[in-house]
Amino acid sequence: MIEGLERTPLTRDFFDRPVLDVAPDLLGRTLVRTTPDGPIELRLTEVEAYAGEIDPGSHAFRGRTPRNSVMYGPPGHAYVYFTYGMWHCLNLVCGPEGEASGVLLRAGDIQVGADLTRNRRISARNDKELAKGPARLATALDVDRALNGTDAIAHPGAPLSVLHGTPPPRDQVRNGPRTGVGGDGATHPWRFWIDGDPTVSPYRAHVPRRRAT
DNA sequence: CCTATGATGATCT
DNA sequence: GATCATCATAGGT
Repeated sequence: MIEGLERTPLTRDFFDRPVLDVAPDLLGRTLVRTTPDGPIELRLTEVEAYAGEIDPGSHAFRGRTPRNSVMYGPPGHAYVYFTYGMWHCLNLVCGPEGEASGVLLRAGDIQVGADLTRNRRISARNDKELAKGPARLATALDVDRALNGTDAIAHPGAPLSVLHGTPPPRDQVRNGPRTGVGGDGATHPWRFWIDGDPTVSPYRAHVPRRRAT
């Protein structure tokens, strides 16, 4: 490993590849979130791939809408959506412009700026829980829809950037079904994580909610 | 450890 | 009106 490579930003070309190549390759990378109070840095430990309009689990499955329009844009940009009335989730657009693929950032290990996250993550019982789950990750990093469409291949000090980091050995990368995805999308083993990492979120199968009476 | 359920509102049909 | 790429909490084992 070349000295200093860890803090080199990833390039646009890194994201302009098939999403199933990019997703596992994001593990171990460093996501830098620059806030007014200072930088927060997180080592990615769990992601999920969403493969554009061909993927029943993807927000783009039924075509372009106002919400998912960022997914149709250039790779390397942030797609942030609001869900369950309370939470935000952060994705990075992958593949060529117009394909609408992306990677959901599901969990990570906060290595810099943990103190800046704790007032938003009161319920975390230890630092491994600060970003253990996609909405927890977004909350810890103070990510909301104001960052939707932000270029994550930007200059240092921009709101979001992704550095080369220290990827794990390939034999430590595992994959399986995506969490919370039902229907035909549930069969695709497009969740990727670092084996044994304590910041990886527990798997939850999709559960259809019964409607209120 | 586990499972069940309420919270809460944007989005799409 | 139904669904939702979730989380925190309560209570049982």
